[in-house]
Amino acid sequence: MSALADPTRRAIFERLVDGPKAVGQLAEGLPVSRPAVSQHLKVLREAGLVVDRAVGTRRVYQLNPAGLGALRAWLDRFWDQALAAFTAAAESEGKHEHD
Amino acid sequence: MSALADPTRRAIFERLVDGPKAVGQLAEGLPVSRPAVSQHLKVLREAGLVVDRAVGTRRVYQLNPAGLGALRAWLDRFWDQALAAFTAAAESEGKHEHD
DNA sequence: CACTTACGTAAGTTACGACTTACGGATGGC
DNA sequence: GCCATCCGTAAGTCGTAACTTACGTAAGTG
Repeated sequence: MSALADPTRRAIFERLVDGPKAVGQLAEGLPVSRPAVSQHLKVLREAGLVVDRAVGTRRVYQLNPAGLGALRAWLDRFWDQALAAFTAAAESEGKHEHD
Repeated sequence: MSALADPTRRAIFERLVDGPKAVGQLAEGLPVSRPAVSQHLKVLREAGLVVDRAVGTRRVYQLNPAGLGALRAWLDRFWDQALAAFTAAAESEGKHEHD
């Protein structure tokens, strides 16, 4: 969750939606240096949001659906309970009006 | 998205899942001061994740399903494309093996 | 109408994270 | 084997956000 907090990291993440890319490719369209991108990718990798593999001298990164799935599951857990709690609160409000 | 980056803010968020709570109630179980909680709630409110209303002298906060829904929609947009890109990459890998 | 309760905001400090430059290691080409 | 390419990591700087204490304000209580 906190892995997607930084705007630059989100930009990298969004760029990877189009498909796997090398570090240099990712850094090319961003306003930060290549080492900075490397550091961001490390965070994303440790968060399970991307996976990497070596291809010759370069390192290709791509999104990890499992990581996204975990995030979705986490969010859904809130979603259900939040809606229930919200509805309950709304009904409680209605009762007060009815008094 | 960045609103849920801070651990303390996530703790507040999770506590609100059980239902609406006042600022003092929220601060009670947290290792930070009450003003700190107020500041966090301001961030969450501006992010559209919670709504607040005055009840007597206290201010009750609760989750905003609309905000959660927006987050879910944002995430789902990635989910679909990420899965497609991942599948495509996997197939491309399979072809190489087949060579 | 004093007093208490509950909260938001201002000001200031501090810790953390994002970034840069510099360097070293691994792979490919000729 | 030698040079070029591509990348990760280390060290250091700097901005920002998270936290504290102090204060002011609005609403209940007797």
